Amino acid sequence: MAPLPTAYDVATRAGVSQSAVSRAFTPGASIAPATRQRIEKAAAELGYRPNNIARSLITRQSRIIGVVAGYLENQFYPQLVQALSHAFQMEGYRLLLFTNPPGGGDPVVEDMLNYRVDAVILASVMLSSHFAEECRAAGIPVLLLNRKTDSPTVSSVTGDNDGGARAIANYLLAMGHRRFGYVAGLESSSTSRDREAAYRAVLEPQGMEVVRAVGHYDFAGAKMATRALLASGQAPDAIFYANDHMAMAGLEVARFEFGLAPGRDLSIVGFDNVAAAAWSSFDLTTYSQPIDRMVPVVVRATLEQMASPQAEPVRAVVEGGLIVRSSSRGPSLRG
Amino acid sequence: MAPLPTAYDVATRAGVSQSAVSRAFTPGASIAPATRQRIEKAAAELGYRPNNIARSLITRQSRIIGVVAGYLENQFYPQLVQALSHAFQMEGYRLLLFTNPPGGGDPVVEDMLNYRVDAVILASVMLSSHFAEECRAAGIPVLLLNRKTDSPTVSSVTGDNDGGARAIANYLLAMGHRRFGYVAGLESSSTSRDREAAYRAVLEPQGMEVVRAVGHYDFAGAKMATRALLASGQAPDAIFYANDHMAMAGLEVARFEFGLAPGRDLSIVGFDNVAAAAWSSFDLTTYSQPIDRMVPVVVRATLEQMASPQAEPVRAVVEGGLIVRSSSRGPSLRG
DNA sequence: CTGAAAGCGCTAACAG
DNA sequence: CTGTTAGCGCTTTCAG
Repeated sequence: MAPLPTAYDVATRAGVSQSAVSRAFTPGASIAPATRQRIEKAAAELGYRPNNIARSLITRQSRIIGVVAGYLENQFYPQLVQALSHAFQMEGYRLLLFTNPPGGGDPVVEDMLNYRVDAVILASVMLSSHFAEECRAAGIPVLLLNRKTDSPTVSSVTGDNDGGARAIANYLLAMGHRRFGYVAGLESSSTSRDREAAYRAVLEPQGMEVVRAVGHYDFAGAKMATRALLASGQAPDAIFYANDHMAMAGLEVARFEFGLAPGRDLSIVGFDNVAAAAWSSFDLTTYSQPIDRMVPVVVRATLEQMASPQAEPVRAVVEGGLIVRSSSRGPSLRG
Repeated sequence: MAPLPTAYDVATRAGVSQSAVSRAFTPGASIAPATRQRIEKAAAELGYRPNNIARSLITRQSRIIGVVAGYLENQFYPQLVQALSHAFQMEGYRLLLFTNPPGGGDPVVEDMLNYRVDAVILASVMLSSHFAEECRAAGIPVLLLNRKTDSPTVSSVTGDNDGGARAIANYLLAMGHRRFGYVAGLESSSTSRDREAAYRAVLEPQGMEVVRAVGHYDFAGAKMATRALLASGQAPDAIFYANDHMAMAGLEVARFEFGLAPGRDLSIVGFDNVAAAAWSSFDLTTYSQPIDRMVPVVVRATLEQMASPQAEPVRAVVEGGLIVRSSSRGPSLRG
């Protein structure tokens, strides 16, 4: 295996110094057009490409962002990762992807600190306080996506859990529902807790009770939760799920196992507005988390934190909107 | 910002040489247990972590694998990426993720060569021959997932497109169908072409005609393709889609726009067996591409190619199986 | 088993 | 604008 050509090889061939080669490949550097041409020619002939590893070692910037994502079977996250990937590529950053290991440990996640990633983005995964501390010590900004934390050094970008859940509750009330259900994601999830709290904050003062079950952010789990809710003596006729992924599972259980017609016999509402929510099979009422609006916020916050690590952490909430579809009782069916 | 501690700092504090520190963090290295302990203690106190960038520079191994994936809205790919991520993490590799840019250019993809990735995995994206050549020159193994190529230096792992499409064709024939449709992914996709060819290879010798349309591997595109097929004078009563993602779109069009009952009025068949294919709303007949069996093959092939770059490229075909569900006419409904 | 020395390929002052 | 000079933080001979 012939070793890859280095800047030194290019320099020799072009009859310039090695630093000239470096300059030729550095966007802002001052170099004569003629010199650059000679270098580019030599580089092309040799098949030279700058070694980003060596560059990172000295600039102390990897231009790599570590992303940890879980729940990739929930369409929301792949969409998010894809959008992040594009957006960061535009800014000259690449993503080092870690998926939430089934074992759940973060030893493997810590590994990304060894790569000196410039920032860490955690998409809906637990942040161990230990890991947060390590990142702070290493001066690496941490950004939580779709989850919050108590840690004061960590930024977060979330959808409007509070406003969204309230909008849903008010809408369901207005449609005449009186028996409400909630299917939580995980008890440990701030997102699920926030949505439930806001939902209850609207309903309970009106004297409404909310029955609940836990779906573990999982399709099968949400089906079981739905069965538990619908089989009970006082089954709810309006169920709000902590996300669309679970709501689709619930809709299937209601329709195919209980023979109920969503939108007539009961209302089913999700959260996220994933692509599949708009498919005819579901036509799911939901509150959107607009990825195209969230991603620029994430990118800006990340760049900002990288530029000045001691800046105040960002706590952004991106508003969505209630999207009424036929899985819920519509105005025309009121009463 | 205090700079991160280096191996040298740890050495000073532990009263050893810097190389001793290196050895303490190198699995196989020969070092006295007592020395290692002292070093580990000093490292912990300082919050030291080895710099993988510096290590990579000298070992000439990044232990990073570049992955390019597209079509993340098709559930198959996130599932695949997730499985790859886990499997490679077990082997001590991380994934640098590139998503297929909307613009489609590979300049950004070439960027990953600058990171000296140890291998490149292309999941259902076009391989430009230029890029393949660059990788070969750089000695970086390239592995195509779910796509083939003519390039003799490139390995590939695919599902059993030929066997699967034949199984589907034979099954549909046996169920008494006589008017067949095919919805292609992209004309340029080897996978779509292979599936179509095998499907026709079974049907045409039996005197069957196959009408076709192109769905561009896209949900909306597949809906349009389906409309075109079903609205034509001699509409097919059995349609095979190049993948499940498009088949689900087709099923929705048939059911909600044409009022047809899949499994009775027509048969709809996909390919992949994604999780959603098993959902009650679709209950889609399909031929599986078993991710849990494909991934180990991919990992093994990648490790092999990295170990000996001049080894023969791997061309693996992973068998799946026909999964009959209610979206197609079953034996009991024959005739 | 341990330390000294020599770089990996590149960027970043600093002169010229 | 260009070349020279130092390293970035680590692994790896090579002696001892």
